[in-house]
Amino acid sequence: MKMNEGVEWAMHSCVNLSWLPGQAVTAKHLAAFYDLPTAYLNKQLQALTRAGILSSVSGPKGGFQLARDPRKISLLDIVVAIDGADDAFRCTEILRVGPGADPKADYRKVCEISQAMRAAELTYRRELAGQTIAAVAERVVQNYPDAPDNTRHRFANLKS
Amino acid sequence: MKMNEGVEWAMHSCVNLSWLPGQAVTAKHLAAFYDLPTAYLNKQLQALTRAGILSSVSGPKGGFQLARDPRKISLLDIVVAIDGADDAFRCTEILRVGPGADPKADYRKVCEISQAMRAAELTYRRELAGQTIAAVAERVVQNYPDAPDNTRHRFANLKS
DNA sequence: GAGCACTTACTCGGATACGTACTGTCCGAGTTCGATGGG
DNA sequence: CCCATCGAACTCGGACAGTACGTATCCGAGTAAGTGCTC
Repeated sequence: MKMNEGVEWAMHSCVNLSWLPGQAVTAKHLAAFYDLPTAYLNKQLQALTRAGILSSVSGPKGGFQLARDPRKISLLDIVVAIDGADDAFRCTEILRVGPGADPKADYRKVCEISQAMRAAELTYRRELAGQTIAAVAERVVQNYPDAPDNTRHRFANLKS
Repeated sequence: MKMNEGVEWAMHSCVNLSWLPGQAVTAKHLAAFYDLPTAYLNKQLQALTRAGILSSVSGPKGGFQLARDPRKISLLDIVVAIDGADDAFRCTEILRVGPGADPKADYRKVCEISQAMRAAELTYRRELAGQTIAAVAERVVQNYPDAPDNTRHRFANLKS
């Protein structure tokens, strides 16, 4: 069980974008910031755009920017946008074949194992839903007050 | 992000084994119980054996049985045994390339994003670690008091 | 000199290959039981 | 009749293919700016 690597890239990119409000940043620049493959990062940014987290503009002077207030963007939103909304544990309802099977029962709700796994994933998602891009960025600022300025400076110095 | 399907099979098999204490059950029988591919289930049972959750005996009259008290087997134990112990979210420390990078820093502990994701996975694992095979089996009995007897009966009737 | 049309360059977007890991299967090592031959 | 030896059948164990998904890349659609021409 491993999560898409693009999730990490997307989260860092969103934090960076939260420090450059109102301006469109190209995928090329976002990729150069962490030395990532441009085309592949672009693919992740597209997913974020489809999910309504980013807004995109084509053409020269185009790029990506946050589509809404970073306080309204949770880490779960990003995970769902890139990694999908499905649970990691998939109940295939094998109990249907077991003894005393009830064809019309929903074993995803009856099966105790399924319930336990879903409950665990629920706490996981609840935790991620409680963390926002703004909150993460705020904690970064507390530890490294110069981070936003450094970021803006670096983006300004990325040529072409 | 999806989990190995074998996790579900392994959990159900462990619950069934908890109702047949002291006797070795073959992979063939455990597979027939839910109409699963025998060889593939066997592979999962091997993993559980390597993890010390099951004990195995070869030859005729051989098979698998729980290696310890089901109250000491958590759902997390099974997930780790089959799906691996690695976290789903992998911090690749891309901040090393960013501005003000400190080559000797451990960004898995410094990076706020990495910390948030690890915290979420920790709650997930804590939840799974709190659930045992015995507890799950107990809840099944509360809802279906005949389940253990039905299971034993069905295993007894599986010929060859 | 001002306005308009065209060209150009740049960016996002989706369609297309590649690699890894989950899924599924097979055959060999080891063990127990039963049969058989001898004492 | 009892025991030892041999053979056979059954099970786990690890090694071997098939397939789906994550990873990586490329080229086309669309857009805005810049340029040159016309009025």
